[in-house]
Amino acid sequence: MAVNNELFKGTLQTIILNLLAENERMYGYEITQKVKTITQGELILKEGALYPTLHKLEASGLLETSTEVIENRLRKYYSLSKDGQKERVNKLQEAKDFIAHLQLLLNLKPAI
Amino acid sequence: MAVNNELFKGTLQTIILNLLAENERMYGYEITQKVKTITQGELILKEGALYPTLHKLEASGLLETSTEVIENRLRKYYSLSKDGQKERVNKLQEAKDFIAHLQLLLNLKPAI
DNA sequence: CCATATACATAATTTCGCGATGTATATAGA
DNA sequence: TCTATATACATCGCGAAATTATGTATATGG
Repeated sequence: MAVNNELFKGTLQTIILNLLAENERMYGYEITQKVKTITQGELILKEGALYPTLHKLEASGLLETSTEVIENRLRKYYSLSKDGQKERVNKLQEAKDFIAHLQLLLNLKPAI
Repeated sequence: MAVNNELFKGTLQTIILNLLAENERMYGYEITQKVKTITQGELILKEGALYPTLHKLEASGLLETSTEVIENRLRKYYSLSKDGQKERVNKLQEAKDFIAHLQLLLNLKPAI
């Protein structure tokens, strides 16, 4: 997923769910561009990672889709389902805990 | 590696190199206990993850080993090589960048 | 006597993202 | 005109990483 970074494994679902919580509905290509913009080009979300993950989240009932044709091109819009909204909250908390633990283990924060 | 958390994938090498930077020399079992203590039991470092990673780091020349028999049990102590010390700095910076990007993507920090 | 702790190790399996590839339209530049 | 790039979707094979399970062995507490 990243330019030179294996670390994002496992965080992609969380990132997608969170972007969709903030943006109501987005299509795949838009998500890749959003990630690029937010990280100032540091992170490139690859299609080979994105689309399978979107399909998986949809199959799990966390995402809903609607397809439109815009300027002669297909767009598949994704948005959070009710379950997706709940799962987003869970995964966000997990990510917070993960960051906190990692900072502890790497001694990046002073002891409490 | 974790109790209920897929997120730590890719961070294990960084965690090990960093613990060894702080503790001079450690043996495998000691590392599992240290991780458990630091995270207050939240993170359980499994042997199936730890030992292959230690062997890999040693094979890459990042770790050096010395084996001792203590109380009739084998202990294999690991310490950072010169290359390991350098790589630890690199990986720590990568982890910092990773955390910063993740916080940006998850909107966990106010915009600058 | 047996579970748990200490201490190492490996094999099979699963999961996840990467890289490559494929289809298709629109546009900018040489 | 041709070609590269951007937009927009999708899938397959591969490799890396951790999990689960299993194995060996000693020491200790109940």
